[in-house]
Amino acid sequence: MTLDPIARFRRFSRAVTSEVGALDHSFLGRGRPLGSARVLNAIGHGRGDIAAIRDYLGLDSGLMSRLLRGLEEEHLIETRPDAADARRRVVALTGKGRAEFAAYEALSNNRAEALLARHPRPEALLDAMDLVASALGRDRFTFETVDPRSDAARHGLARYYVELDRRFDGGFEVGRSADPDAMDMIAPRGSFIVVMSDGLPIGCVGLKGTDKGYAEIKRLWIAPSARGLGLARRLMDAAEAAARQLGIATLRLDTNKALTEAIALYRKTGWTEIDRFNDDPYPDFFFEKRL
Amino acid sequence: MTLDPIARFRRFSRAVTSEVGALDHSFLGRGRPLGSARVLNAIGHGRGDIAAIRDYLGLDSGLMSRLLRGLEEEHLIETRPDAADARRRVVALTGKGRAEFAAYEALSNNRAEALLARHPRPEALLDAMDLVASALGRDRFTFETVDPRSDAARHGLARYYVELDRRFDGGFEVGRSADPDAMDMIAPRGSFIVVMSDGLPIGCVGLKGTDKGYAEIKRLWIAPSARGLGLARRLMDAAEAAARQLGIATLRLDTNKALTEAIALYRKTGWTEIDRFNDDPYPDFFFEKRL
DNA sequence: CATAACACCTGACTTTAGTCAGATAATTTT
DNA sequence: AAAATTATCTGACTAAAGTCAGGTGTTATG
Repeated sequence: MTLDPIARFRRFSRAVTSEVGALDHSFLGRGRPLGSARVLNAIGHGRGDIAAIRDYLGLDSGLMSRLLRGLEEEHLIETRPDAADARRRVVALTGKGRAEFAAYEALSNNRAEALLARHPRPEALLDAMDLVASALGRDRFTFETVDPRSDAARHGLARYYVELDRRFDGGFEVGRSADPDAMDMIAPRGSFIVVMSDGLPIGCVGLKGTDKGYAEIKRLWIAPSARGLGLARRLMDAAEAAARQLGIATLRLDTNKALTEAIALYRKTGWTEIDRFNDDPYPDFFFEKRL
Repeated sequence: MTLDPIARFRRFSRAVTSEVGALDHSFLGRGRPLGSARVLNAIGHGRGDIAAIRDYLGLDSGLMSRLLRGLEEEHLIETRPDAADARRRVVALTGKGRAEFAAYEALSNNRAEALLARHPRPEALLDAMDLVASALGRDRFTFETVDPRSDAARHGLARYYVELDRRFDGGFEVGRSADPDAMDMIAPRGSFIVVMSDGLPIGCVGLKGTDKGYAEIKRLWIAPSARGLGLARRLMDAAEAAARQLGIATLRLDTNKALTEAIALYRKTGWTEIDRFNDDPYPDFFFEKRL
């Protein structure tokens, strides 16, 4: 009988292998070998640096060259030397190439759409997929400083507010709290950092500058699918590093009693509890850390 | 920004593609081309019919033949004509082949184990994987009549009891209920049917024969990862078909008020509510259906 | 019982993927 | 300014995968 964890894992593995295989096969339907199709798709997804594509697809430089020549002969791509370093070449899609790329995208998208559409609980399926993708891709998280008004940041914040509303006694309305001004979370006053996993923002934290001799940590959030991976701590480290670089010596934060994991993290990482320092209605705990 | 459902799906797809690719690559470490390794693994997993392997792996018959010859030359497999139809050949691992297969299995298992071990919530990860695997494999569910004492059946029943205990007011103890005798759920008195998805039992139902002029439907269960796919209904249909074949004309069942989806299903599929017909402490509703 | 259908095999290919040793030209280092 | 390093390309390979047209022996069918 095959019910132990490893058997379940491998059942999953078989299921996705055949799904992946089927997609590869459908890609061949456009009459181009898979290698060329993969290069075309890498270029279409914005990888313009030949070395980056080679690295991403794990190709030999000779093979890569030949695949590029093939795509060039089909008039799907154009290469030219890099302006900054003429040894390198950059590559971009032609109009014809963009059309071909769009056709490949449509194949992938249709597959995804069909599978989601026929599932009774697409949200649950997507949550499961996020969890698996974060688990498989955990070596590939990137920390990026972004504008708090960017899409990635807004996505994180929106999820964060939803979660607060769910967890706080009596819910949470962002309007009743002191919503930080975006300019306070952009250098040189502050910073806003997101963790990305292959294009999906799965966590964020804000460093909000004030004129009171300290900066505040705000909006620490990790997607449910990525919890327990130590990302919150790494985000906090990144925020502290940003603060040091901006010459900020003292950090403060406030938090609600419902956010127990966060409170435990603060206590473990050198924060000390202090008296209430604002009149925001939501927080129950107040912390300070000197850098 | 890439946050719509399709983008999330495709992020998942990329993550598992690179995982699958990495596993393929590790398979090459044993010095055998991937094609041969895949055939060897298919045989090791019990596929002894050449046509079945060819079909499963999508191989041309010529290519398949050559791969088999190669494995035969390595003394990993043995083929002989099928006793029933001498055109067909059946294939089996030799002792050396079993050792080699075990080595491949270890590669897969170690990979699975390592990934599960470093995850903070392996149970949540496995649940997510089950959900995804059921969604991807939904064309490949099989309904099998099994002995209620088999591993597959016992797995389903164990999960069923856990769920009842969670959902019933005051919990559920199997000992307090009239646990059906296994012989009553085996032909010719009754039947026990499981839904399998690629080796994993994800649902079950029992048809329990009695000496009172009717048979009872018992233990209808669907794994959380496979709900909403219409499997409960298909299981009930299968149970009814089994009853007809056994010459049973009347079916009864009892159920608890907490199992709302089941009750809705019974009402929708021709069952009529009747008076209590037993003194089991758990059920609140009683149904009958004439075939 | 002839013939069609079937399962598998063999030989003769082609295509794709991948490797490796230079060649070329640009950039960095000493 | 010479030497070393780097990024890409070309040519000459090999291995693997996949295709296709027969061929052999077996089984099903009219």
